[in-house]
Amino acid sequence: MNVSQLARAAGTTSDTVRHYTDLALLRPGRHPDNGYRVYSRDDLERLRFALQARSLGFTLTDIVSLVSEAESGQSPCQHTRELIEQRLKEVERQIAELQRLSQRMRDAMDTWASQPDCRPGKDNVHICGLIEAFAQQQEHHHEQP
Amino acid sequence: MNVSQLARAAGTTSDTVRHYTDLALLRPGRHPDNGYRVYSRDDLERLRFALQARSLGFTLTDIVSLVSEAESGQSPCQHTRELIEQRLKEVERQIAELQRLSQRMRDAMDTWASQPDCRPGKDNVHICGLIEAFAQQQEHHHEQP
DNA sequence: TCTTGACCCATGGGTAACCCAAAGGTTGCA
DNA sequence: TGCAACCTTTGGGTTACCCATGGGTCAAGA
Repeated sequence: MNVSQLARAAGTTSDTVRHYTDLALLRPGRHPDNGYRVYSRDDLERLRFALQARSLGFTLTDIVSLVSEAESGQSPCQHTRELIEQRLKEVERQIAELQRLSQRMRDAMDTWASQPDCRPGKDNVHICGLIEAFAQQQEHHHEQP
Repeated sequence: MNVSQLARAAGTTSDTVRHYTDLALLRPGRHPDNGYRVYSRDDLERLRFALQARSLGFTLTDIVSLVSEAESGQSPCQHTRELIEQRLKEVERQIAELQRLSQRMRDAMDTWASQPDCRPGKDNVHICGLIEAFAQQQEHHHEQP
């Protein structure tokens, strides 16, 4: 199988196949005539596994390490359980951060809805009065000991 | 002012200052003796603005374009209003995606809690039985026309 | 036989917003 | 002068791919 055949068989793109090959997750031979990558059935299985693991939030680094554990004869399952716990915490932290950001953005939009556009250079404004005034106001808002 | 003095004055890092300089958001001269970057008060104002805008979810590309509008004499405010609306939509899409992912991760962890570790190569499992079985089960779950 | 079109391939560079390492310069104090 | 503490520069790395470029392959049609 060459790159695009493997990609189609696993439902992904040729670029992804080549990327995973660079990470040594897939290890094709090379066709002697034209230098094309040539993949095996084992590569297809590893590729399918990698895509499944990605859809569960594992990083490619995680996946490489799980695969090499399995190939060295150990069961990767304990490591899998630890890793998903870590990754879940990270995802939840990201969600919280994005929710704070989106709230801040909505607050700004609400404030700006009733404000006129600025004239930079005038109005004692340097670049964009909306942004500068909102950020200033936030600072004052947090000045309460 | 050199790099670290500017960074301290704005409450950020020297690396950030250099990065913004690469984007031409800051335009230092060079000290004739040693080639160090030398910043002006205008640079400090642009840096402060950039950090405020970043904290509202604007990208550096957005910020570069807002700054150059203001410098060409136009008011960037209308553009600011349009951009924050776009960025908010993107943030909300990201949140939704991460929430789907975190739900999927929790589902997997729940399922795995009562399952034993696998022995790769045996059990008709290729790499990690937990991941492979969960992904398979999901596929079947979606087979309902 | 030649050409056209529709594929396919490999490699190298780019993405966002920085962070870090290496190698060297500067300053203050003893 | 010697040393530490601090500063600077550039270039490469991060994540998981995407895209552009330049070229190869193959079957059908003129």
